[in-house]
Amino acid sequence: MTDLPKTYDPSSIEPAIYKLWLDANAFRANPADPGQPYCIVIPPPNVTGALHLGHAINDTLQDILTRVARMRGMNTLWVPGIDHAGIATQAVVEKQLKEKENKTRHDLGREALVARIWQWKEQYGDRIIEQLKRLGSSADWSRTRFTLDEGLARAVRQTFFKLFKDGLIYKGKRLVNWDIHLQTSISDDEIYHETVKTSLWHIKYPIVDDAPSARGTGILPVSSSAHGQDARATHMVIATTRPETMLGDTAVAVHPDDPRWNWAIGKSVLLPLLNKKIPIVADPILVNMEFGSGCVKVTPAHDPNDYAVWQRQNGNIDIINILTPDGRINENGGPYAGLKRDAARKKVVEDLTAQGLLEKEEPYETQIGHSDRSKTAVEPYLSEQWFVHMAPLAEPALKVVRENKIKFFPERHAQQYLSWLGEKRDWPISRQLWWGHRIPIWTKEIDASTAAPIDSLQSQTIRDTQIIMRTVIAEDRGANYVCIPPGHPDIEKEFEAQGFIQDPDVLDTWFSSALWPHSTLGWPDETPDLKKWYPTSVLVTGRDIITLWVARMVMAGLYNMGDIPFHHVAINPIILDGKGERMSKSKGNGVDPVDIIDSYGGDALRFTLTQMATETQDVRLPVKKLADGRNTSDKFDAGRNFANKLWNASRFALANLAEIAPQPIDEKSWSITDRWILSRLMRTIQDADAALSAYRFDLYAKACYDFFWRDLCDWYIEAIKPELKSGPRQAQVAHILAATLDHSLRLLHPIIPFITEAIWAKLCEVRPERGIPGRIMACASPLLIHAAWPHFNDDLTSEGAEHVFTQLQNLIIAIRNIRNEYKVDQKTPISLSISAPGDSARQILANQPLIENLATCKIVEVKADLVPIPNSARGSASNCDIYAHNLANAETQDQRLSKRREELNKQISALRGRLSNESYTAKAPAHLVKQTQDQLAEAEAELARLS
RNA sequence: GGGCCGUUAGCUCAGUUGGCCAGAGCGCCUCCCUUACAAGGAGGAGGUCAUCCGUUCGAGCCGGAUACGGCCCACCA
Repeated sequence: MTDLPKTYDPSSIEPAIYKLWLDANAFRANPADPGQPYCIVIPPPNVTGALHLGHAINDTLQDILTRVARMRGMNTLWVPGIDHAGIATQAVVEKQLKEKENKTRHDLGREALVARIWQWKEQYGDRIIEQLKRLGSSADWSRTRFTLDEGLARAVRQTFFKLFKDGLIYKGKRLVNWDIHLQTSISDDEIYHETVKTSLWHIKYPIVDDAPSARGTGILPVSSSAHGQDARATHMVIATTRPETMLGDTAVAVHPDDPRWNWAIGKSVLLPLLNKKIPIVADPILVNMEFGSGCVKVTPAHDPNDYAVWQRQNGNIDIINILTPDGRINENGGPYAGLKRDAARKKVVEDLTAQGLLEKEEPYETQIGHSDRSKTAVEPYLSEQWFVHMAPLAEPALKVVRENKIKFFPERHAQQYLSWLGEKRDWPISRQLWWGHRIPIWTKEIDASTAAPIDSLQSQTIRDTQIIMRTVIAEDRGANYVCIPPGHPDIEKEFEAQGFIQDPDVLDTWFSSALWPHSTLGWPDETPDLKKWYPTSVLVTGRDIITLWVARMVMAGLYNMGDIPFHHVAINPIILDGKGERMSKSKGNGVDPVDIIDSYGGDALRFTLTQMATETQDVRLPVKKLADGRNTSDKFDAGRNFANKLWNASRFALANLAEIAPQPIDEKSWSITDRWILSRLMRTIQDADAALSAYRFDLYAKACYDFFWRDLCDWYIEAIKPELKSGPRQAQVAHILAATLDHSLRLLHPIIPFITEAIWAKLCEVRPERGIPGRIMACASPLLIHAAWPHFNDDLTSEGAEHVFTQLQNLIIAIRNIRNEYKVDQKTPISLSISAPGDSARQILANQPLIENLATCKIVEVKADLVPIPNSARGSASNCDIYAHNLANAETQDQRLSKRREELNKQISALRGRLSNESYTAKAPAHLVKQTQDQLAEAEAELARLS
């Protein structure tokens, strides 16, 4: 086959093959087509970033499942898409704006900023799709979705409306995680903790009598000792890592059982700097008596724990916000108003020092929450946010997993899902951003002072459209909230005319991601897609978003569709670098899949990643830096080498098949080798099916690899080479070679689609008819992507052939071993006498040409009771002894023999020990005891022959 | 602090319900550019399965404890 190059060059083939599939509309799904539905929706990559290896493994595995399902004749759909990634994307564009034009979003305004982000999205969204294509992804691009597209917008509004109607959405004042830089709240899940070196400041708060206030009055007279009830302190020492927050202190808490302080409960302290009296309260939950002074400042508006104290105190202490949204001290901070938080801290410490109220400052290390997006420290911040009430949604979502309606692979991951959902913590869904789905609520304030407290939910109908109004009047505020379903701008305008204002916030990105499986299929419309493919078959994802995403999809699917979004959740491992660290841009250890595709090919990348897809939680990929600064890894050699092997073996097969005219199949003429390779093929199909149904991609790849390289290339092709050249069996072995290559390509196609498709085309050209009637299916498709998945056919398995061929392999290896150890030239045959009992001798004689060919030897005689040949090299394989003539070399021989004797002696004593153990012979299964006895006999016999 | 995972050859990982001498790829050693493939072929060396205790006739696998590493969640002013 001279028209195929000797080394496989992926870059010259992959783009053409991909075009072939696109031109054939091979990825395009049609709900009207026959076949059981099979559907996967892609975990949409964030539009902010280029794909990395984590995406590459995830998408490769989805493509494998998609291609297998398609070959199995299922009506298969893989839905691609991209996530708008609210905070992340807006942050990137804002950063650019700042760097390039020195402008903030406020300079630009809402509409202009959103327009900019859309521009940015067009550019980078396409790049991600291109990357997916280079991976070979067989997704239906005509169905590509974006979490901010029109359909999603409708789905989001419909869902929100339903939740609002059901009373599951409420507005609440809550302490949220505030990102000062981006000026938005972020969820707990968007925070990472970083250890920061700071100080612990010990501040004196003078204790004052509980005299009615107006002015901070007299300090209690005291003795100097701080111990005991009789020796009462004049001040409390409060330790804090955030001195500036004392401006918002509204109490000091002590433990009610603490004898040092419980006498002070009900009294007050004078808050330094602001000279304000604040109460001393008891709180056994917040205060740990063992820690520090036993006194804790309480800043409800700026600390989650203190906020909890405020709630427990039931309005008996104040809650004072001292920050502006951009992180400055507000008017409540008195003289500090206007200072940024860092400056305020500095000034507060200075002033305390000046007043002698700073007892000490000591170095301290603490974990501080940082925003994942802006990388700045988050601020607990009191603000009004929309929440989703989780309990009613979580309960059914817990149930479907507990009852195995949704199964996780590996199973253990269900635990994380269950424990997270079990907490049922309400979900804050509003984000103070402009990029995202705007909250579909219109608000009109009500003067709370004139009305009685109320919280009512009413339905109204305007021109056949239901809208929901919620009226809330509380002590400090009152408002009418109206939620309008999608598609009624006229109604929106009417409310706006009445003074209703649409909420400026947008929804958490995960709100739209949660709807992904049904919204991409067309919901809220009852589309044919939705009918055909919902619930989807399997979700393939990483374990890091089991809570963020998987759990929310299950809740949303059950809520909107009344059915689970997918049957299986397959968790793929996370790829770490060689040191076990997560890949990231800042660490510089990330590997770009496109770099790998450029230098190794898409198939090589996919094959290596598939091999790595084991059940462990992480896999390591040793990373190497190239001269040009890019990262790569030797691991991908494995994939490239395999592709090259497939290429060359196929070249060989194709060249021969082109020369050999087909003749009718004659099963009677099949040799043990033929039967063996067909049996091995069947086992491989079986193994691949089992691995795939357990989502064990590594085992699937290994089964195919071992069959193709080890069995087919190393043994079968080598074995049939002489017969392929000439002779009566030429056409028969050609048939089997064609059939095994055909099935190898089918089995491997989902993993390495490009090269297999390319070879398939050649094979169809050279050998259009290559099945074995009634046994192995014939070619039915000019494109491999549409070819049928191999069937397991038990008629072709043969334990006998496998057993005999294994014996022959062992014999051949033993002979090769002798050749190597005695350093016989590769081309020089050695002549042998073999001592073998009846059955084995018959097999050896029947396969004499095979053995002589593969071991480069000449078998002179084979018999049962051969007298050891003097002046010969000895070897053994199971029950056969091999004598290689004229190779005597006393030294080598002695070494080999004594080594073998040693092995046998060790084995014999172990086996004897086992058999002399009465409880073994009594309790172990009979066949094992028998096996042990046989082994002992065999070892003893061989030892005897060696003496 | 709570939970999950890992520890098997120099490296990266398999090892299915406990049962022949614990496997693969890469790397290493010897030989071979043999007419599909040197990105290859033939052969080989290399492991007290983290440690300890237990269950069992029998443990890499089951139970308990310890050590080290990773991740998730909650976080002490």
